[in-house]
Amino acid sequence: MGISDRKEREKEEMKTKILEAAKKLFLEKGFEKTSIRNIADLIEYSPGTIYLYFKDKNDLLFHLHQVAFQNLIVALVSPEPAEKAIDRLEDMGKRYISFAYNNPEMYDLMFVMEAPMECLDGADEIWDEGMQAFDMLKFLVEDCQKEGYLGDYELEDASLMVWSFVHGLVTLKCRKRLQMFGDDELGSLDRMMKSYKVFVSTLKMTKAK
Amino acid sequence: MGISDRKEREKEEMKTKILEAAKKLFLEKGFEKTSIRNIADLIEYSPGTIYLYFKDKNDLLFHLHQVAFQNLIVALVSPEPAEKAIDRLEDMGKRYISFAYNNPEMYDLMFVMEAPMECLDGADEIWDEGMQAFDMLKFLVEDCQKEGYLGDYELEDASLMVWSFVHGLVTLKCRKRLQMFGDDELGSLDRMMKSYKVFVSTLKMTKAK
DNA sequence: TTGTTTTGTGAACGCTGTTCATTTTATTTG
DNA sequence: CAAATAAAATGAACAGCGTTCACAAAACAA
Repeated sequence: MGISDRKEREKEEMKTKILEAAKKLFLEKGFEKTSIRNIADLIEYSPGTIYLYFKDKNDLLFHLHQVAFQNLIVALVSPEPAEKAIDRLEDMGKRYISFAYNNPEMYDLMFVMEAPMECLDGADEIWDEGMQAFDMLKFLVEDCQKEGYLGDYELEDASLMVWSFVHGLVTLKCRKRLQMFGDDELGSLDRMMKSYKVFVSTLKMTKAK
Repeated sequence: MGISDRKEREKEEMKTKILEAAKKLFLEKGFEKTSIRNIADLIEYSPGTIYLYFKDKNDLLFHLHQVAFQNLIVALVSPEPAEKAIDRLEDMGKRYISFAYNNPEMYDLMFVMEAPMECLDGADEIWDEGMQAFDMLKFLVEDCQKEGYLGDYELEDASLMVWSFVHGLVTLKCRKRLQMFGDDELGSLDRMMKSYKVFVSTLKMTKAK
């Protein structure tokens, strides 16, 4: 049955067509300010059509969610990793912060927005990509521990500690709470990096002798 | 002129009446899902009336913002502070996490939501309360440094480092990203606390001899 | 070509934030 | 006290939203 194959393919093409338009508009105007009608206009279909391919507006976010994580994972790996694990960890943190800084809307979608989390039915696979990214951190933290850093805490707890810090830092930035300090754009980036330096230095002091 | 005094007072009463209704509904249903009409219904006024006292929906948030910070500041001070600064810092972090855990919507309003930040006109005073809370942290970090902890980094950088961590931790929780680990409610609280323990232990290892 | 299934449409529903001419209420003046 | 003025509250109206669904068009099967 070649025809049903083609139909399947066309359906998939339509889905990605919608998703691409949605992504474009979400990144341009933000999620809340992008309407289904805007998306429909962009791909030159009627609003109702979108509901033939996606359950609702949140479902669109949910599907973008997955590709965003794949992008993050790619962004996190270094082309020329350092020898020492602690240096690789430092590099990974910098990459994480850069990713969030350069893709704030995507970061928001992945780690801050509530909407995509409300699709609880497909709960099985939601976290696959997220876990993969977290595992990257875990392996690195494990290597750091082998090098004598970060004590002998449980791997997941120590990893969550690292993640929480970088997440907190970029979230304060993305959600404009660093404006409190009155820096300009470059200033607040500098502030982030200085705070990150403090964190890394602190980690490095955990080296057991 | 006693009459204009009363008028002033009545105006203020009306404002707080609206704000209390708004707070109640925001905490119950969330900001997005609370409409101006809902608020108007609750206080038994027409929707238009609210616009006589507040510029728009965001303006309501902005005013709630201020009282939320006052609540946080109260929640952060310990009735019986420990002797050593590092212990007081540990306690304050716990209090911060507890506040966010017990008042997630308020925490959201203060540190995560974008809407209240969009009132840029009154930019002078927005940060007053926020800065006051951050100053509390700064003083504590300063004391810790005097005790030999946390190196000799700039006060603000080291303080931001601490803040970023606790903020990141509670934000991951509030925005449901800790569900990734599949814990139940108590489990995720435990996870947070274990991660916090790792952080505090790490800080304590920074003690210079 | 006819009948059937799939795909797309767009009007309609009930909601939203916000505005504004109108009415009601309160205060001041004659 | 009554008339005139000022203040406060109203609620219909506007343009937009997410979502649904009876209907029309297109694609396929017989």
